[in-house]
Amino acid sequence: MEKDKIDKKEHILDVAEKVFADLGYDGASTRTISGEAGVNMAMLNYYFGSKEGLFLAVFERKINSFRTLLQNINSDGSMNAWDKLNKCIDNYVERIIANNCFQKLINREVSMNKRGDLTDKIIEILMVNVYEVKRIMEEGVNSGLFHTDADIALVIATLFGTKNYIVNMPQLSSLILGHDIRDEKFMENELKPRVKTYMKRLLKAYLVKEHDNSK
Amino acid sequence: MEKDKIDKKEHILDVAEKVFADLGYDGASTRTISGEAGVNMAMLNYYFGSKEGLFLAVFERKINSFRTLLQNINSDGSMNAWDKLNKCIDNYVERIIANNCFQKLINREVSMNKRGDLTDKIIEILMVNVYEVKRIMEEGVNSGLFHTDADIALVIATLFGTKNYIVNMPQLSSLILGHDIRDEKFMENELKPRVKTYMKRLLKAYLVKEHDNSK
DNA sequence: CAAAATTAATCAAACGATTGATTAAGTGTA
DNA sequence: TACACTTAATCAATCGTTTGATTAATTTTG
Repeated sequence: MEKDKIDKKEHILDVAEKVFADLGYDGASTRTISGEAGVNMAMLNYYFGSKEGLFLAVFERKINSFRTLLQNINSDGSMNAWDKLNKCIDNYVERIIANNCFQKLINREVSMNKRGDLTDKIIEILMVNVYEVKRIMEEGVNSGLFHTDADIALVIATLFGTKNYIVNMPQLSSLILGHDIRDEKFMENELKPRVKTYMKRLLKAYLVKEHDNSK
Repeated sequence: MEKDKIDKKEHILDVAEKVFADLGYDGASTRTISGEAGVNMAMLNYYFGSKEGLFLAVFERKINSFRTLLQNINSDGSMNAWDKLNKCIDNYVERIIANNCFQKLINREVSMNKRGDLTDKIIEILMVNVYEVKRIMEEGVNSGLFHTDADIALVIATLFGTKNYIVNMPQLSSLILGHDIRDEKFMENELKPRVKTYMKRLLKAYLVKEHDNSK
């Protein structure tokens, strides 16, 4: 049936996304993926042509869901730069820290030196998000809300880098935080609000010109 | 001769470090490493027991040099917590941003979920360094220099995460910064001092209780 | 000191296991 | 029948590792 066919492909992509994220491109064998998905190994090649084709299918499926996230925030004229940045932080913590296995996948493949064609595609898509955040901060500087000598480029590195650190190194950040961050309950009730509060305070202390420094 | 023997092992470690960094643990085959190093394949097992042993040898060689550095800073009684943190930042920027291929290697392997024994060892060694930084910041809080409600765990995530972001995603951070960060000259003359200044201002604004907020 | 015995270092070859991919023989549906 | 789907079996290639033999260096022995 047509619907089952689509569901099966989607299921394979779901599993492949997780296995690729856990084991990396080289570490994830086609047998592991097909086994985990409960399908015959040859199905991967039948549907996606090759292992690389499967990887690209996993990647491209995610593209659209990430693209519109920030653009909605940025086009809202009723908020100033700081409020927009706050909303960015909230959205990133909520959506990306929670569903992290794809982010790990991306970061790992980008950090490789020798996979050119694939890396370029990923970079291009990541830059869309980066550029939206950059626009917000430039707006903050131009409107006089943020310090003019603020290093916007490095603030971006901090914003995404802090998030990546927590997401990409869960064992390490679990030790630092004193809890297993893969515990759904802890992440939802404690980690998420904690990261939101922290990021806002950190960026506010550095970026915003006049703010209450007592608390 | 004794000296040649040591030099050969060091040479293998040098080559292995680069190959691992470029291709990842799974991507780097023992044949590639031994071929690149100009030694027989069996020498890797002879010297290091296994591929994993070689990887750990590469890893520990790098991490030990930085551990002693951190401990020296930490045990220096003539500096307060903020000065120590400044020295940490300087050293991190100087030593880790410069020699970055190893950092990429580490982050890529740690972000994998399913390689228990190897990952655990890496985590264990990394935690030693993290703990030293944590000690410094706790000292800052206890001495009344830092805000008591500062989220130390997440500051660590920011410190290491910002650095990792720049190092691990050079294509992306190059676009953000407007220069190719792999350009040795730009990195030495502009990026390094810029990151140092930024990290100090960022952490000072967030951590230190009373500071000149005008500049 | 010199011959013998021991150890360390190095090599080509091959090991069994696993990789991604393909084949040919089916299955069920329309 | 014709078609999309699914399977087990199999492919050559590559993986990390081990082997047995050979050479170089060191130590022991007479």
